[in-house]
Amino acid sequence: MTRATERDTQAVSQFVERFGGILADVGVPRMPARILAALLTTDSGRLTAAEIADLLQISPAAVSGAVRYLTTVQIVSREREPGSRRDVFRMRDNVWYETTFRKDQMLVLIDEVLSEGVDSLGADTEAGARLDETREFFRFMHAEMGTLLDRWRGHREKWLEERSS
Amino acid sequence: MTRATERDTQAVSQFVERFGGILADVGVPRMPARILAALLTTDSGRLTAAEIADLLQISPAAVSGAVRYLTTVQIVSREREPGSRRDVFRMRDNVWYETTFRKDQMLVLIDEVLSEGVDSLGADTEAGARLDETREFFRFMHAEMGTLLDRWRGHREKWLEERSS
DNA sequence: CACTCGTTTCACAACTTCGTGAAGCTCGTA
DNA sequence: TACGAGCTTCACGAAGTTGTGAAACGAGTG
Repeated sequence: MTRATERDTQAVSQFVERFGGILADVGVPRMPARILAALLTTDSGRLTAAEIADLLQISPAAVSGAVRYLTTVQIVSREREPGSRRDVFRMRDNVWYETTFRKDQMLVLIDEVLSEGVDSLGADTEAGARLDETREFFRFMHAEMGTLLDRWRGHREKWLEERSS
Repeated sequence: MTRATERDTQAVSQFVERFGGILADVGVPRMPARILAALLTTDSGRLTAAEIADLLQISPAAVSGAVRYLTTVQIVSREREPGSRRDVFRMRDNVWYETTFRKDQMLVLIDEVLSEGVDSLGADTEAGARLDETREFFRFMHAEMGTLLDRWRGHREKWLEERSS
């Protein structure tokens, strides 16, 4: 038997609710957030729809809607064992947190709207110059995000080695 | 007369609504978002409460609530000209966008909750190790945020020079 | 081909958020 | 001290979200 059965289910459940709550505060819809938190607490990173419904005390409908969200944002993938009708959801290997920081599409949109603003106000006005600088900030951040994630992966390698030693 | 009167007010208003909408999507409450956008379009970076109410077609009550939000998050400051009862709100010099990226308090909270999770599950379990790595990610990002903003300020200096030349 | 398990869809209800109107409060002015 | 301009507070109502139950759907199985 794995250590799983020994776990303090109360403490784990509390973690799920707390962490799910934080993610919800950050903007992740509540049910997807709770499901993600629940998946994090499993050794396998996998849960069936029924297990999710049971763990979180929510309806199958809620599970359906939430996992649809999680799959479209590429945080979990849906699997199905041959010969079974049960869906199994798996966290895509430990990259979900990177998704948290990726706001690419949003940054592009911001750039566009700010550019409109600069045009409308005129780049030679105080206000136009301010928007121009703001746009430059988001462009800078957009560019840095990529290298930042690269650096994280490097850091992660070293960190994993140190931990295993 | 400044160029302000020549401005295409329709286009400016459209910018305010669009950009305010984006900020709202990112999590900024709607009214504060619109007010911030409106302030951005002014050369002085200042607006009176009455001007805000008029520009955005909102009630004084809405202005009151929204500016309270903006002042508590340090994005605008309240001023009052001696001998007047009108409040004037000013954007704190072009650092508002940095605030957008500062999630310090949230990152600390995440660290705490993840630490609880690691303890509950045991660092020697698969799930515990996963949470441990997640925690390391947020710690890394937390640390990088500071240096990232420093680099932005450096970039900003150069950029401002180039633009003025 | 009918049966059944599991998932999805849909309309509704509960909850939450948010802006308004109106009354209240504060402070400068006469 | 009384007045009034302007900001704030508060309770209500409108609007949007979100999870539920029930029914529909689809895919294996006997």
